[in-house]
Amino acid sequence: MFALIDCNNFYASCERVFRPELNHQPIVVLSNNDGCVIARSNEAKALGIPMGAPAFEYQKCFRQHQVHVFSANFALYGDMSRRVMNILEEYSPESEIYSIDEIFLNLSGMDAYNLHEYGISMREKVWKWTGIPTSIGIAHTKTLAKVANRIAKKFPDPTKNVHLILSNEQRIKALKWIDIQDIWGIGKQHAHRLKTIGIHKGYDFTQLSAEWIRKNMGVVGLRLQQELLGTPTLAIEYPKPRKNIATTRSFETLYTDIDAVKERISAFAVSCAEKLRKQHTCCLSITIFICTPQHQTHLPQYSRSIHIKLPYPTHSAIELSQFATQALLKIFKPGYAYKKAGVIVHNLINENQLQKKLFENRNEQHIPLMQAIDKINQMIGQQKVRLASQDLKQVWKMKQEKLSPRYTTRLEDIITIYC
DNA sequence: TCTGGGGTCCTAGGACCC
DNA sequence: TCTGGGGTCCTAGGACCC
Repeated sequence: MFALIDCNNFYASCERVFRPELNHQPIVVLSNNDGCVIARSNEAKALGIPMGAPAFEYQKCFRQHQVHVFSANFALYGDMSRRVMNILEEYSPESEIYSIDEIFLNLSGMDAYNLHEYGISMREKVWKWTGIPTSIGIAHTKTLAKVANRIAKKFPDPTKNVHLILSNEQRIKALKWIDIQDIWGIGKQHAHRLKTIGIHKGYDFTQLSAEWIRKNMGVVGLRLQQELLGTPTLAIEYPKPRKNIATTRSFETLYTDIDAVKERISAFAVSCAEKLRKQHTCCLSITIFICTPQHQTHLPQYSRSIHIKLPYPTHSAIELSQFATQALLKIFKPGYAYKKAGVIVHNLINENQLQKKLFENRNEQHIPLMQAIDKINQMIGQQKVRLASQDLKQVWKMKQEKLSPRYTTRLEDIITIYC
């Protein structure tokens, strides 16, 4: 038995916790650079603002309906998420944090409990302790728990935001209700293909032949069908070290100068190196990419990436920055206006598993140096110690015009209460 | 004239998720 | 003027092995 607890409109709800006057008001949260809408309160959804809407196209709508607009405040959302998850993990010996706002709990063996009541108590505690509203789905498989969660969110009234799919009748009723594209694991492509052969609801999908699914959707599709039929094929998963780590950003303006792009690539490589050290891994290869703005079709378009194998595994910011900027020289073409770039590291291995001879070419002094840098930056603030190839004058700045305070992670931003 | 039958590893691309 | 930033897994095909 699985429960899926999902925070309602998570980013918007986080902003609301510290601004209760915004309850029942439309709220949207924008992506980095204030580019597009990545979260909406129910009121904003009701205004017809779609997910991913470009902010500039909706300025008029925002003004007209007095929508409260926020720049993404990931420091706040990450910390609020940690608080919510800490509470929910107490409700089961086995859990899986699936995303920043979702957690699966294994409820096997808890049949003695009234699971509906159990879910309501979780919801109430999270609400009371953090101010974040949640919805809860409970069923025999993770995919059905996802379906149940959707029902809980859609029909808060009878369900009290907690819905269970236990009997076969409940399962069939739920699957006859849910649209095929809303099922976890069915994306745009598969939904389109399924609709062309007359499959519109979750239930229709469970009636398809295994041969058809295997042929058109692979083993993933077969597993999904089993899940919807009530046979679990997905278990609770434990956190594993990442297999790839990326740092990519859009620029606030267009860059034509190679030095400006070089500085960004260097900074992204430093960021990847930091993330590598945090999970105690080194990378063996690196990809960098640059591209011009895809939406501005009147500009000359150019987009390229390059993948290089490193001569030895590393998590040194100095080395990764050098490899990344060397790679940039191979793909950078003058005469284009660049909008976005990124660094991705792959083939990650544990830092303790390095073979001795692999160290031959690398500078061993980087290891204590990086440790010292990490320590200083942790003590006195991120990015206080940087490479000379990074933006020392701090020219680069992300567009974040509507950033809320970091209420829970910065002493200066803690709210003041007058009594 | 006629040329087997297994494997593994790597990569790019496609699908999906939040 | 202006459109985010992360991840995962699977598959097919090519290169290589004996």
